[in-house]
Amino acid sequence: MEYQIPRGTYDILPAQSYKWQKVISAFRELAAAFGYQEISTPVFEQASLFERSSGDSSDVVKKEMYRFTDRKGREFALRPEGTAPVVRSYVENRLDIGSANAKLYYIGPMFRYDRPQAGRYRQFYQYGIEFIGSNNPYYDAEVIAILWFYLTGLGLQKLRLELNSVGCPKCSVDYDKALREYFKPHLPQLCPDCQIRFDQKPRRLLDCKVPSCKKIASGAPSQLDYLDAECREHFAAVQEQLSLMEIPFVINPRIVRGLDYYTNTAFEVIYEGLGAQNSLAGGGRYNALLEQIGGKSIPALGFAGGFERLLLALDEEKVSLGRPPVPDIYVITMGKAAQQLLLPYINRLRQAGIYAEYDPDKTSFKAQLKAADNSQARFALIVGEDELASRSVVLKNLQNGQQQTTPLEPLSELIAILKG
RNA sequence: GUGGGUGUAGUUCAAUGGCAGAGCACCGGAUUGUGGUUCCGGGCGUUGUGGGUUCAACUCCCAUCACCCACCCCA
Repeated sequence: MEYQIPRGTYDILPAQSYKWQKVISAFRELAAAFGYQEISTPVFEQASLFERSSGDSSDVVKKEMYRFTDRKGREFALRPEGTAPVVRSYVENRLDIGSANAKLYYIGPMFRYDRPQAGRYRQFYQYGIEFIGSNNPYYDAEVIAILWFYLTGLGLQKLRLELNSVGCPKCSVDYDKALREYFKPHLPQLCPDCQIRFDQKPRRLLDCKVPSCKKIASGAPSQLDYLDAECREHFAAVQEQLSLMEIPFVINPRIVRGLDYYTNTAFEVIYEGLGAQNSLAGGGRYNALLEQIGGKSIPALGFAGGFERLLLALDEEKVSLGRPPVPDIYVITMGKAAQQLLLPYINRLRQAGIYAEYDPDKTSFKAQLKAADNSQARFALIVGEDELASRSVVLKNLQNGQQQTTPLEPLSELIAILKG
């Protein structure tokens, strides 16, 4: 084979595309019901947008970003995530003018140079929500509700919503200090990765998977004990709102968000049974991000989820996403005259929204009927010499074999039968 | 980026150094006006790719590409 798809990418083939259409339209409909509107941004942005927002020590920025220089030497990057571009657009297009909250959603491809694995690709599709404009804990719950109702609404059962608060920048300074104090005596026993984490991002020490580190981390102080009064109150209020909305959650003080811009509420939806990549979606509040990238200080939050993993989970749980479309009718003609007579009618049926399949390459009656059967069409529409003479068609129900003869004109009668 | 595994027909899999096969799917036929069942017929596929060893390679060796699994990272 001369050409091959790039590593870590995939084609969505026709046999799969109806599933994608289904999960995408379900997301659009739910978001719309909550009053969220779609925003689309370019797949590439100035590289520094991501460096400044995600944090230049994050792996996403350090080693997973597709960077390139354009012909004039500008530094760009294929977007590795969706929040920073949306916030950039919000600030740039002055959506902050007036007092209205921005309720936004997006759907599109993201790019990260990772080693491909089940549920992990270099180009992957995310759906996401961004809410900008209020620090009211109601909105934390609302955003989480959209995610929760989306996933449960599709039919997933084995979901777990995990909730945490990572505090504001002020309390996380205290917490980082406490963590360092706790880990310092154990430093020599920690794995090499954790040694680096100790300096750069002590919080990451909490979710190391090396058993010895895990053991040490199990006694570490909890973030929740280091929240200041305001953050503690906000976290409690979010929980209350979620309970009022009847959304089940568990508190997991070990949730660490990978990107630097998160503050306060952090959450993740875990699906057991996907192997290592078991996080279906994650998000949180990012009250400091807008100011960080040059806007006014406006509180905001959001989440993002990956469609690939979602589809894997739906598959694993054997949730049906409907079927690929099947024809309403399969047209069978015998002889050239019948074919010529029928051609305009076929298209008139199609214009009326009826899915009519027709294959001029199949000539024998038997082959056509067999193809009609294989297509799973509801009806075969048959026109031969007899029907030609009487300007009628035979409509054969392919499930029960019953046939009826119907005149071609007026076509509305035929359409009524097919739609009914 | 690190470690391990796997690549054979559309697909699922056989063939342990000696002629590349089977099930399913697909196509055709069994009276050119009735499908599904049945019967008959239909397979040269660069054995992922490129080298090497050998009289002989799907099989052994090296490289490379891709996928899978775990680490890592994250959605």
